[in-house]
Amino acid sequence: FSIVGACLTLVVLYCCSVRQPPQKIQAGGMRSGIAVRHSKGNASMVTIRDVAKESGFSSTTVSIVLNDAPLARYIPPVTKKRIERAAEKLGYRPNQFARSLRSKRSHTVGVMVFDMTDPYCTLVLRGIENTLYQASYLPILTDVHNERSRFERYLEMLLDRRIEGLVVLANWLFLDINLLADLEKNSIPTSIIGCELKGDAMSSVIVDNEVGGYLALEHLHSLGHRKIAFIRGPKALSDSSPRWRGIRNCAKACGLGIDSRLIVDLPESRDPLSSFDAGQKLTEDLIKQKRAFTAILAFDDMTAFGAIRALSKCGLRVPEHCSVTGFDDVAASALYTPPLTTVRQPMEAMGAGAVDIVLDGIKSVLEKREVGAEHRKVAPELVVRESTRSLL
Amino acid sequence: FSIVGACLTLVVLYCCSVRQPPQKIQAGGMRSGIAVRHSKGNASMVTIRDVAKESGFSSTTVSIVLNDAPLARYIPPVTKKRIERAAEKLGYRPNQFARSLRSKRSHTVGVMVFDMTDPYCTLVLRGIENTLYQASYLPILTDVHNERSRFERYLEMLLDRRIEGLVVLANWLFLDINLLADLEKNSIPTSIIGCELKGDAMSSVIVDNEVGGYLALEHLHSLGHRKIAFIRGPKALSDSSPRWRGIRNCAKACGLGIDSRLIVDLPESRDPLSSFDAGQKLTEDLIKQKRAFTAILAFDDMTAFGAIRALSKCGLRVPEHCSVTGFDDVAASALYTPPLTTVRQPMEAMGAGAVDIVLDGIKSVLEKREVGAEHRKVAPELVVRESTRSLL
DNA sequence: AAGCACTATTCATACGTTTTAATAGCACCT
DNA sequence: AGGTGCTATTAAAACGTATGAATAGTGCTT
Repeated sequence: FSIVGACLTLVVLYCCSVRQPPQKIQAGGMRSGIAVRHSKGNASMVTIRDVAKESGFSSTTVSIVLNDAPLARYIPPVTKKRIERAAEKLGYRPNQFARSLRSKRSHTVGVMVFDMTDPYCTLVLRGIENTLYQASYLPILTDVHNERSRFERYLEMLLDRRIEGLVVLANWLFLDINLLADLEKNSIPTSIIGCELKGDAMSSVIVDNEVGGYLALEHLHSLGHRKIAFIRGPKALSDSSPRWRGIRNCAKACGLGIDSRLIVDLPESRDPLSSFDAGQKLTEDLIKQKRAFTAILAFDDMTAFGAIRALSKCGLRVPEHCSVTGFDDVAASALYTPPLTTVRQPMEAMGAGAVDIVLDGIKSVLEKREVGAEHRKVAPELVVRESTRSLL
Repeated sequence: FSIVGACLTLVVLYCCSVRQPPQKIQAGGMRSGIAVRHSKGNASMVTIRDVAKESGFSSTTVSIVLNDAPLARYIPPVTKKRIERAAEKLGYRPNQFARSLRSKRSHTVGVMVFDMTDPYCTLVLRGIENTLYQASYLPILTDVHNERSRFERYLEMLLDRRIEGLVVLANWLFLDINLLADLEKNSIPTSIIGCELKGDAMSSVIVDNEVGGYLALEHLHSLGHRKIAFIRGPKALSDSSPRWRGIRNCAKACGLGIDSRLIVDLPESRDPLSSFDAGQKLTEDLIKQKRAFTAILAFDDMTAFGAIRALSKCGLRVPEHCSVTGFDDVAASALYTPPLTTVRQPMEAMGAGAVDIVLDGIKSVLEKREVGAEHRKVAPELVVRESTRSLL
């Protein structure tokens, strides 16, 4: 805990980091413990020329060696060793500004989410972050708050920063996003999560909502439920209609009739958490309406939580008196009481997939290959917990 | 929906953005709609020299005008107008790499979180993002996963990017973070959220855990609870002990005896979600133990959810048979059934505050003033919902 | 008539890299 | 003896900006 102790820790830390960077070493040696301490005060001002001087070679050679550029083939191991040693001794760290200016690469990817407070985001972001990390890219995070002006300004800022790729998390999206496509298709690989997209303007990663809807209803039906209430998503959300289509398909396949008086719709709201309130309100309405039902198929998990709350307030227990299913498998779903039966979107994988696509795109651009958009539709998974119960 | 339509949208978009950037214009005109369309294919390659040529002035003058540098005082409005018009016409956007290389500023702040999946993060991040946005800074987000190697490597990457400030979100922290202090105090303003810190190495923003603990117990006591079970936080977490201290203080003040057999501790785990499982397990143990209690004061909301789950499984209703309080006021708490009574941390404000401190620090550094660390301890707020009930 | 202060503008350089093209030595072939 | 191909190294030119020092011109003072 002493200061001396802390310094020691520090030295050890950097020594370790020399030998285990997950990916390839970016260029140049790491700062040695000593260099770090010396560099206090005036930020590391040691340039490639200092390394050149120290090692006795030209800065060109240093650059070639430290970057392991093609020409490095011709450079004898002795020279390499000397240069590397010099770099390490001085604690040389290449200046990323200069590097980027020259190479026109930022090693940065923009991440644009439309509303961070949507619990859906968390795991997707984790997937994005993790995949970028593996590839030694850094994410710039922007939260658009579902506001057009923010969207526009952030987009400009990201472009100014010369992001090499863009990942858009657009699950709860109330903006016309098409302009993104026209704007940057040719230059910046973009993939968008949670919003169905055709054409080769940009790539997309979405869950198969139709299958998801099908799974949910199939589950309820298999438990013996026949009078089922449906809370559909807002029209403006691209998820809503395919999910409903899946439900209708399943109903048809099962020979199940859908009572139109048991169908209600979430209002169009920019706030993802609003679906909780709306779910509660709509469920109360359904109950008041006195039209019997034994299960509720909710648009998403938030809605389901709202429904459960409403039922509970009316003295109805879940799942004893009424089953409820959600959609997404947000973190809270597993923690809820009762734990929620839901249709899981593989969120972390989706985030990772979107980044994979973007990274591929970057590589393509670099090699001047033509880059076509990719559209992934990933399979959802039914997660049966305790908010649903068999009537049989 | 046609292509022409889309292009029009685009033009309109940029025209709008010309006149309403939230802050000051960064330098140079915005791209005009036309320029955008022309720049397709070869990324905007219009330099300051092009603007110079177009306007008939030297690039120096252009730079001075567009940056509104001190020397701009001497430049007549006519000249300014001409230059601005030229910049706009060409759709000039200054190259940030070159700018940063020259000015040594990145206009970027590092954000380091120790575990994104902690629901605590969401709102704090929102606060951080929003405040940075107001100041035209962009955040680089890194998630350390509570792993030392990641922490080290990300720190290196951030330093390489010459972040101007660093915000650390360390609420669920199992790493020795002291090295941060030694390392970068002199160069990069840093503030850390959720981890108490003395000294002027770096700034900190934390909730007043002691007050929070006091509030929670006071609430239960005021409802008439006397036999209260306590689930304390893990020792390794800096929140745990002050929170407990507040509880003991309150007990003393109320003349309430604490039954040591009703005190249990969360295990030391790197995973913030583990407190749910542990909360559940410990509560089951308490129940089996057959020692009567009418309320549980849980370390945090996750723990409280676990406790509620356990009670519910044993057929005990909350709050009818047992009251439960949490801590944090995570988003899910309001959505839970029953909605959770808890002690709220003003998370968004804390994120904003941390950024304020860092931005101040940056300004200080720029003006070569000495920058001292600031330690903010913000007041928590009791949020009474329906997981607690009066015994009276 | 020189000196000064202010206005208006520009030249030239530095920021720290990466990369192209060039130099030069050597060996091998014909 | 000249040509070719390989190895080892480097000089010099970008990349696009910001800025300190310099250049002139103007009007005002002394």
